[in-house]
Amino acid sequence: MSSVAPEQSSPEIRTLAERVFQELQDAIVRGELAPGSKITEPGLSKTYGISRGPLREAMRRLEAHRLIERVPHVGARVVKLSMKELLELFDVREALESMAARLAAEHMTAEEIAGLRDVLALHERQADLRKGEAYFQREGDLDFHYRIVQGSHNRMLMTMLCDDLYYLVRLYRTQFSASGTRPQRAFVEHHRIVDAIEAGDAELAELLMRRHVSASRANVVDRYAAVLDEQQAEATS
Amino acid sequence: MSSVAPEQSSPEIRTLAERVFQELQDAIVRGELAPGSKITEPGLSKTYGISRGPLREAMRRLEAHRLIERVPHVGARVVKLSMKELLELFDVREALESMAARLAAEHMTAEEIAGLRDVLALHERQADLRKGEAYFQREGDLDFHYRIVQGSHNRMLMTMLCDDLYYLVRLYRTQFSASGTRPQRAFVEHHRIVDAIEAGDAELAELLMRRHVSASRANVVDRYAAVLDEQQAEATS
DNA sequence: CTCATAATGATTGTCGACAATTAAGTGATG
DNA sequence: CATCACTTAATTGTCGACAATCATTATGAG
Repeated sequence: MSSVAPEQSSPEIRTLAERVFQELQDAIVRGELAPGSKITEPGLSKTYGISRGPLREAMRRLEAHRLIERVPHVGARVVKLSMKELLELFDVREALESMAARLAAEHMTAEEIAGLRDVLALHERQADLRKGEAYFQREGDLDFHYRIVQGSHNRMLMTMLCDDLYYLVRLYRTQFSASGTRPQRAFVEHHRIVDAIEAGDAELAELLMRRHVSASRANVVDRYAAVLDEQQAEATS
Repeated sequence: MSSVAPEQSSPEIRTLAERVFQELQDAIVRGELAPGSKITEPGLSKTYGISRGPLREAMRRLEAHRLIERVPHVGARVVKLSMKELLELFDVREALESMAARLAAEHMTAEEIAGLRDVLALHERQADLRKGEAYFQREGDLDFHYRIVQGSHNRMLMTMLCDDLYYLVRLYRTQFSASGTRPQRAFVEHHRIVDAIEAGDAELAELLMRRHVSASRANVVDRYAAVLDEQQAEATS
């Protein structure tokens, strides 16, 4: 029962639309449904063994969460994040998460801070084991951010980040196969953010989180540029 | 053809679900559907003359936009913003709109800035006419913010603010019957923000927008406290 | 008279079928 | 040979009906 991802365990999956929504959400985020691939209602209706009614409601929710794109009378496709949209996502994250860190520094309880420290300790162990390569920046990183957002005690912020944006972040990580990078630096940044929160220094926590997300964005840009250069070199040779 | 609110004129209302979604959205924001009132599917199905299928899809979209709250097997109610949720909304706006102002300072075109100045000029005339009482802080204010968000050239930010949060802002204004207040000061702040954007000073634009939203929030808190005092005085007398 | 329980009514969830629209495939024609 | 129009197939949009669940009321026991 580690503290990986939200999932909210199983609050209530009492409706078919809810169940298939979550399953589709997972399938998309995990890449089982290829980005850009067309989603056909009769097809999903068959595979999930449900009628088109609940399915369409689930798809409407997926559309609202930006995981699929629909065109009236044409159909729906799994989103395919472009670099431009990914950078947009980072800008939004920077704005919202820095605010979350600020509010967390003001409102987080002692228990929540202790839990946050536990997460960091867990990451530290995993970083030792796996040379800071794989796991850390994937789910573990989101777990860290997730808890800070929770600590903001702002429900609107929580739903926006945890229910919407973080799924897009996961989707990006599968689409760009961007496994964890710059783990050591990020790890240090995480520690400093928690320190600021624990000290109740809202402004510092906000600033550090802002830099943290911004650095993550810059890192993505660098890696992308490197990939582009590589491809160009191959094409030239 | 003034530049009041988005509405996007009528991009495509080719589907019933889309049409009833917009109508319901308007009805809720305008207060025609009382906050907290229960929404019954057969009822709306009758009034709008459509089947429950498209209606349910429209309701799912309204739920995603936080305009109604649904409980499985129970029903849906029009949201009733509490003071706590309103303040949460302001915090989110402060984060997103300050980011929007920053991006607008970096990416806004000359034409967009000119349009923004036109909006300010329009407000100035209206403020002269109506002693800065009514119209300014209502739709006009949102129009100003709307254009800045557009100027950010960040589609994700645009949909989040214009398609989601601004409807909640309108809803709040009808629910709390909070017609425009502190118009002169807000007007000056608007001007300074545009100046910063035109100068390409991203940091300043961000800071000013942040203060602007924050001041608006503080103003709401003050007014609310005043109303509470008033009510308490009445109860005591 | 109060509280717990059961029956009833209504509303939500789900399904299958029909109509409308779009995309693709086919053939004819310049 | 390319292009255009038409036919056709499939998918989406919409509808009405049935089943499951919940709120309310009525009823009976304590």
